[in-house]
Amino acid sequence: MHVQLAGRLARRGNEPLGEHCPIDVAVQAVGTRSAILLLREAYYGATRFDDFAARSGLTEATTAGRLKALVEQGVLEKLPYQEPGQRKRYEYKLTASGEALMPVVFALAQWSNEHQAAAAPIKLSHSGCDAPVTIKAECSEGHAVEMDQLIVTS
Amino acid sequence: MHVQLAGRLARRGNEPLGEHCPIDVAVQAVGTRSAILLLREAYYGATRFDDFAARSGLTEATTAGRLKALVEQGVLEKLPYQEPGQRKRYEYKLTASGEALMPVVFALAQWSNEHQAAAAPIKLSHSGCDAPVTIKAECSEGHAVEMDQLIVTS
DNA sequence: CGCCTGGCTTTAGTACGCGCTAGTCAGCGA
DNA sequence: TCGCTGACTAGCGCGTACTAAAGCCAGGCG
Repeated sequence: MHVQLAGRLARRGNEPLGEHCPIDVAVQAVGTRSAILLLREAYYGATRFDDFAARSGLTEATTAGRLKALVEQGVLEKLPYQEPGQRKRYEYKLTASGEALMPVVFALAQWSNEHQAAAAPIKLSHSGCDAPVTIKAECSEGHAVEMDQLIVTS
Repeated sequence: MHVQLAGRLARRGNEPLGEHCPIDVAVQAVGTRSAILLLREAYYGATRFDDFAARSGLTEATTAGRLKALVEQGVLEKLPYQEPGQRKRYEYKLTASGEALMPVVFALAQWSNEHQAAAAPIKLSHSGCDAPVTIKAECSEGHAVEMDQLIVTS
């Protein structure tokens, strides 16, 4: 079972899609373990360098390099802040672009929960009604969309 | 803005989550460019080795190695088939586990569509009603769940 | 003045992803 | 029997991700 193709994608022969494919672009941008783990910690509430490094389990060198790259890509922003009686520090906060990656990260978690025995599952629920939460494809009419009902147009 | 934590996650100090975190497990399993591109082609309808290699733009060596790994992980299955008058061949088909990765892959596409200028957007729509499709978090009551309404329990 | 802490940078080294080229093997068709 | 095609496998080399350990720097505090 697969999706339905329309537009240029339907007429494609066997050529590769090239580097403008949005899936490829996204993988090249945030497709490293360090980027995903730092995003995880950002969603879990980290904002300071040391918290990111310690909680992600990455080394400080990797953390510094990846945080800088994520800031350059606009996924995080680096803002100065000052606690009273302390010197100036920086915090890393999610931008709209960074928040838009949430479905990616939690869809990965959801997949491991269900299909990877090695994972210790996490539970997602809605603070409004306590109902379980899933990441899924849905159309604007509110229908859940399975793979064979999805049309991809180039 | 971030999610709300409950259970062990809420009580955590600054320890790293370790290798049982489902997000980490998933990244280690399918977090390479070649795996994602091959999954893309599987969703787009590829089943034969040459199609995977040519359409993904990966070399045959990389394609062979990654397909084997995906089969070992249960994301794809390798099945013999025989066209009349042809010799026996193999095709690679998505398993339930592989189909469950669909939200991950299209959430990546959706993010690039909106936040990466270098991407040539693809459009997702529903074959039932033609309405546009998005990948998002939703609770079983049908409420769309934003980041600040999401509870993550370890 | 000198220590300590937060926030990095540097250096050195390992491992792996991926590309390129070449070689292999099975079986159909000529 | 020979070659061709589909489906790989093997070997080499580059670049990057990541680790570990050490060093650096600013500023508040003793």
